[in-house]
Amino acid sequence: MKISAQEEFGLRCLLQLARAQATGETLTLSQIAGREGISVANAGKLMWILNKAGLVQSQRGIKGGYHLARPTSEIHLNQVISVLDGERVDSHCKSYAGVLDACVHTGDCGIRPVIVELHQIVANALAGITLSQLLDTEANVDATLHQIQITKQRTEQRA
Amino acid sequence: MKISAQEEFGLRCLLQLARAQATGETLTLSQIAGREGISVANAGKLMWILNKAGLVQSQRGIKGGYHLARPTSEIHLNQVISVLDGERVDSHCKSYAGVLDACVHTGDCGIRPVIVELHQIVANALAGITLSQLLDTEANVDATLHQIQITKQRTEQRA
DNA sequence: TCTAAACCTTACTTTAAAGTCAACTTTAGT
DNA sequence: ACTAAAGTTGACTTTAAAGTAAGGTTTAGA
Repeated sequence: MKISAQEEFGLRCLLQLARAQATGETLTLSQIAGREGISVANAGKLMWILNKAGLVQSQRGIKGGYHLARPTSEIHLNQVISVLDGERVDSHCKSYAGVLDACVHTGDCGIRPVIVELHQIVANALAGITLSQLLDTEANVDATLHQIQITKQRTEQRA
Repeated sequence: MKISAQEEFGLRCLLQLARAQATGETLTLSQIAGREGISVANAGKLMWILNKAGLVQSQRGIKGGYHLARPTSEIHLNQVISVLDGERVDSHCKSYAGVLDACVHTGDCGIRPVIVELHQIVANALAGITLSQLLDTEANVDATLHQIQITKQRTEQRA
């Protein structure tokens, strides 16, 4: 229940494109990779996943590059996160019959609905945040950090 | 951003103890492992982590076993989840200076507050659920599955 | 006080995810 | 058409998480 490296870098790449989009420019793989400090190969893999999911669009050839497929206000975090960890195997089902449908969709084991519900809660929380909101957050780091401290204290009191 | 195998089985073990607690009994490692279909060694490791975190208490010796340290209504999911994946390394910081404090607490890189905020959102969502609520869910599987379908549709519309 | 049941702990093995590399395909410009 | 820049794809290597095993420590009861 943590954000993986792949999820984080994918999100970072999207934010790069979002900033570029403001001035109407596209970014090449080398530009994206260079700014994030990751290899071009790794950035290419991430962008391929995001492209396949319809979040970004690419232009091949000598004047090519990547740009967002939609405005930042229409990209919700649950889409980004679910795409980026979509390849991972479901841990619970692996230890059971091995057939995903056998327990996710029929609920034939007692705990499965609980796990599904937890994932649903997280997805709903993430669905409430858009890329444009994140950009605002980033532009106002100090205020956000302060807000996080308050939220943290509340959570600890609650706990 | 998924529940790992360790998190899931740890949660399952707690639910076992919660059910046992209703009748006042404690469970041995073999009982827990047997009911969950995992090895005694693995169950022992999980219970050791939960014990260290103060979520369960153990009694050694020939009449020993495990029981919950608190009532089910006082155990919130964010505690359980954070303890069970607490050992994992933070992916982002690994790729930077390598010192955790350098970016989590000072916010000296632009994206870090965003990631911290995402984790906080998830933690808050999980903090709103207790073990006793999960037990209710489990006891009413069909209704929950139906509810999940509705929530899912709403999320997709939103997306 | 001796023993067996049961928990505690560390080290090792296995397995899956993350990241890298290299060859291929496409496209804009000359 | 040719070429060089840029995206696409699949195979390979590395690394960290998950699971296993074995020995140690504690405790209740005979």
